[in-house]
Amino acid sequence: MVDRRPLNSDPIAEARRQWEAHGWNDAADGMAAVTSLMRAHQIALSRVETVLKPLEITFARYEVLMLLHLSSRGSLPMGVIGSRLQVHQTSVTNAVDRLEAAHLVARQPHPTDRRTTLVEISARGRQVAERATQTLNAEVFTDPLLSSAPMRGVVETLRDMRQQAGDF
Amino acid sequence: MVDRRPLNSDPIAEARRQWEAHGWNDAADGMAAVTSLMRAHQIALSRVETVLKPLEITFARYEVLMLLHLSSRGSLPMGVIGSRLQVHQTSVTNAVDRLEAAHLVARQPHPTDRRTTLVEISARGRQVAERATQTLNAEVFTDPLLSSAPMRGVVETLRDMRQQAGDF
DNA sequence: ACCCATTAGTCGGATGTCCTACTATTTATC
DNA sequence: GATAAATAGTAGGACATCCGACTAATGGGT
Repeated sequence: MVDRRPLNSDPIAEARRQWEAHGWNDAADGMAAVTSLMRAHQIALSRVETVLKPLEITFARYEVLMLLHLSSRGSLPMGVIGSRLQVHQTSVTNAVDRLEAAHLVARQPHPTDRRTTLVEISARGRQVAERATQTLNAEVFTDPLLSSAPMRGVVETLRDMRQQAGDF
Repeated sequence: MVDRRPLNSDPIAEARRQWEAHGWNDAADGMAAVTSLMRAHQIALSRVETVLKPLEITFARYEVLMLLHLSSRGSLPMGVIGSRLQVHQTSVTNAVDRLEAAHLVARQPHPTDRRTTLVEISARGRQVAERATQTLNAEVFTDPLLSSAPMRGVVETLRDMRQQAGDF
């Protein structure tokens, strides 16, 4: 164990020092940005999943549920769900399979286009969506760890990044 | 399809409007922050994976490989890898299994502690690590989108967030 | 009307992540 | 010294994500 790094140092700051030591100065910021995103994502997801666990849903399913709950009709085609949430069609199929098994949503045929499957939220689905939102709001989203003023800047910068990437 | 949202709008901005419309003002920032992290993570990961694909490694394996490549001895115990990368032990086992199958690393017994498994990078592993870094630096990390000044602010804020979460 | 490209979903497979055991080994305690 | 507690890794299972391939249905161009 010949680790000369100071204890309790930030692994990402350490990686940046390595990058700069190798002369990759142009890439150091980008490397730090990508790595930071990975870790922060993991932390945030973990906190959210912990809170949602008692309700027996995951964040992926919560997103689907809320999209339906807040939609004007309480139902959306599979494809639209994928577009809004920016996930692959097969991920939507997966999430809806599980939500349907839990009786939180139901697949319905589209009235005019038989290719399309409508996903409709159930009464129980709405209950779970509301309870989940209440808990998430209280225990995660209002936490200063994530709602501090600088975090608004993060949201703005990431919005630009997403837009550049063609996210919307 | 009664969707009155303007076309090409940002789904996250839309979600924030929904939150505020429901009076969840305290949670709107946090919700937007978490959701932004999810999407940005997905975008960044996708770009990285696309670049690494020809080298037949993933970002998870690249991180392990670089950690070893930049270590003083070219080898580290499994547990140390997990601590540095902030991932679960079983994720390290998984990544090392695949790296070993590709002959980029090799498991070695620890000289004094027989519980410990040392992971040692091979010559081929170093080649792949260097080539991957070169490509990532050129095609992803130097992207103005990720190496911009605002993105540096993101890295700083996320560092605080990670620290609050006990990441280091 | 008919054929073919496009669109909507699903299926199977690959990856990565986590969690809960479980084994093997080391270390601390009595 | 023997036993209990802690540590290092692995195995199996659950989830989510993506990709490529496949089925079914729609619709445009001739």
